[in-house]
Amino acid sequence: MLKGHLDMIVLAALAAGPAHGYAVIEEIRRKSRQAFDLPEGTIYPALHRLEQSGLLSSRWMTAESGRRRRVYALTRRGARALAGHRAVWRQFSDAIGGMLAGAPPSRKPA
Amino acid sequence: MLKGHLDMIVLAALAAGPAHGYAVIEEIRRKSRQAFDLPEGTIYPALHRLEQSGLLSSRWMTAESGRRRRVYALTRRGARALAGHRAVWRQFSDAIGGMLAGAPPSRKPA
DNA sequence: CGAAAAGCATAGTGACACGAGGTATGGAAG
DNA sequence: CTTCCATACCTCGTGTCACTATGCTTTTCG
Repeated sequence: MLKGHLDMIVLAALAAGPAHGYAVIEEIRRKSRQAFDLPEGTIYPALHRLEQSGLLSSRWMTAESGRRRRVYALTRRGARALAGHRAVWRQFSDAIGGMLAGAPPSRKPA
Repeated sequence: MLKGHLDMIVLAALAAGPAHGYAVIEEIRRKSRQAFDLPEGTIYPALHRLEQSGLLSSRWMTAESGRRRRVYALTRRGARALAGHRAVWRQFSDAIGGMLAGAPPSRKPA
């Protein structure tokens, strides 16, 4: 479960350049070093939603193979949204860090 | 939204020692440096659930003021669970790090 | 005294990721 | 040529889970 961070992840996957849905899944798998292996049922609705919100744009393209694909790209607003997510993530991650800092597993203070 | 990390946060708040519900809320606020200000409706059910799962134990106590409080403490299993959450968090956080690493905001490579 | 804070509790809601299921095509294997 | 797999897209339903709203009691302070 990606709990609320899915949009950021998808946007981040497209930060390197446009890609179609299936490729986004692979890009996420790659960038996360296999940690995130998201099913289509997660990605496609996310892409639709992000396009709906104006953070992504899409166009149908035909690969050399003759196969039709829907290629998504970050819009300017999408890039800005990603930057925002980045900032929020940092705060969130720092806060968790603070929570976990207190008393690590079981280290006996001298 | 703490989606999925709530249990870890509550367990972490109790890692420093036993506390009652209200104090857990304050401890979380403190450790997270105000980032997490969780409502009672989030904490109490979480405490009940964690006790149900055997990760916390509780006993009613009476403060000097005469006020009755329910004081929670980590069980051994709770401590182990926290360690597990810690490990999962590190993986998760590293994976997100990998996602965000690719192309930071808009830094022109020389 | 009256109000606010401390303290506990739960029922209901809403967001959201995910599973399951459905369609179609190109290439490889038989 | 047919079968099967990988590629590629889409959507409905469900379960999880944090949070809102609400309610109650007791202590403290103005």
